Amino acid sequence: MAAALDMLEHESFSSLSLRRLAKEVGIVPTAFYRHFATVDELGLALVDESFATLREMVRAVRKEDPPVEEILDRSVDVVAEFVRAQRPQFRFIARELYGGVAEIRQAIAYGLDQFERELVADLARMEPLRTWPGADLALLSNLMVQLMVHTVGELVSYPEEREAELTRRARKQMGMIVLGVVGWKPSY
Amino acid sequence: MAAALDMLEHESFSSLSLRRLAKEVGIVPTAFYRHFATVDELGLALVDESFATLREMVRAVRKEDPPVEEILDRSVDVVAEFVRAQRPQFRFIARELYGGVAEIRQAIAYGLDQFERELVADLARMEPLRTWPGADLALLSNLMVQLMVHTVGELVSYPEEREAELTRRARKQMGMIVLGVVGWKPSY
DNA sequence: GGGATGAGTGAACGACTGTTCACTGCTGAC
DNA sequence: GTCAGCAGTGAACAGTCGTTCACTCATCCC
Repeated sequence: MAAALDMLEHESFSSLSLRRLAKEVGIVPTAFYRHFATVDELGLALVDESFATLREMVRAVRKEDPPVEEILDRSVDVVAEFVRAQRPQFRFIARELYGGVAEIRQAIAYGLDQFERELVADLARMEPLRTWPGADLALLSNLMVQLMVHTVGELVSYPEEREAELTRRARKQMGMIVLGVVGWKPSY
Repeated sequence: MAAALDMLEHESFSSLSLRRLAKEVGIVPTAFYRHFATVDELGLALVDESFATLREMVRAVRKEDPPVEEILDRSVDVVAEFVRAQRPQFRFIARELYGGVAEIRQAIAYGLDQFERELVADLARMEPLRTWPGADLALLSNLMVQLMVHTVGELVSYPEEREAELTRRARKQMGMIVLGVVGWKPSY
C-alpha cells in the first residue's frame, strides 16, 4: 500500500498498473492476489487507511483542546503537520476525490461527508453557534472542509517549501469565514 | 474532442485510450494523428477549450452588469447555467485539476490562477474593497474560486437533479464569505 | 511429526496499449 | 486539368495489461 501511494505521486489510480506496482515492491504480479482480490479493492483499502489518518488528525486537535481563540490556528497547524507526515495519503485523497474510478470517488465523498458531520457536532458546542439551526451549521462545516480539502490539494501538489505560505493563507481565509459567521443571521 | 470529454465521465484522462477514443469516433487509431501530435496534446487542447468556455462565462456575468446586491446570486446562477450547458468540459477541469497527468494539471492550475487574478481586478472596483491591499484581495478571490471549483466538482459528480440544492448552498456560502469581508480588517 | 495456512513463483491466456509507415481518395485553388 | 494538402486506411512493432492456474516453500499449531 505504501508503494502504491508513492507511485500515485506521478499518476492517478486509474492508470496505476498492477505489474509496475508488483515490480516496485519486488514481488511477482500474482503474489498481489494473496492480499487483494482485485486492483480496485486496493484502492478502497487505501481510502480506508487514509481516512483512519484523518480521524487521528481530528483526535489530535480535540486532545489539545486549545482555548477558543486559538482553535482555528491550531487546527490549520495540525492539518499541515499531518500532511507533512503522511503526504502520500493526503495526496491520494485530494487527487481521487474527483478522480476517475467511481467506486473510490464515492468512498472518499462518503468519508468527507462523515468528517463534515463530525465537524458540525464540534461546532455546535461552540458559543456563538450553540443556537444555530443544523442546516446552517452544515453549511459552515462544508465551507470549512472545502477550504481544508483545497489547501491540502495545494500542499501536496506544490513543493514543500511553499507549505508556510499556503498555511498562512489558509489561516487568514479561515479567519475570514469566521468573521462571516459572526455577522450571519441564521435562517431558522 | 467532444467524444473524449464524454468518455471522461467514466474514467480519468490518464486512463483514456487512444484506440477506444478512435473507435468511439468511428475512425481508425492512426487517423487521430492527423489532428494531434500525441495524446497528451489532446489533453492540453481540452484544457484550452474548457477555459475558453470559462472566459465566456465571465464575460456573460460582466455583460449583465447586475446591481451590487445581486452580483453574487447572478454569478452563481451563471456558473450553474454554464455547467449545465457544458457539463463535460467543467467535469474535465474539476477532475483533472488534481489528476494524474502533470502537464494537464499544471495547465489547469495556471488557468485558474489567471481566473483568480481577473476576479481580483473585478473585486478591486467594488466599493468596500476599493481600499484593500492586493494581498487581501487575492485571498478573497482565491476563497471564492475555491468555492466555485468545489461546487462545480459536485455539480458534475452528482445527478443533475441536485443542481438546485447545490447552487442554493453555494449562494449561502458566498453570502457567508461576503459577510466575512465586511468585518475583515485589511492587513496594510 | 503432520497438516493447515499464508505468501511467493513462473508460465500462460487473450486482449489492449501508443506510435510508425506507406498507402489511398477527396476537395478546392490555380 | 492538375496538383497540393487534408483526412482516413490497414498492417505492423514491441510492449503492457489483469487475471488464472498449478506449484513450492516457510511458519506455526496441535
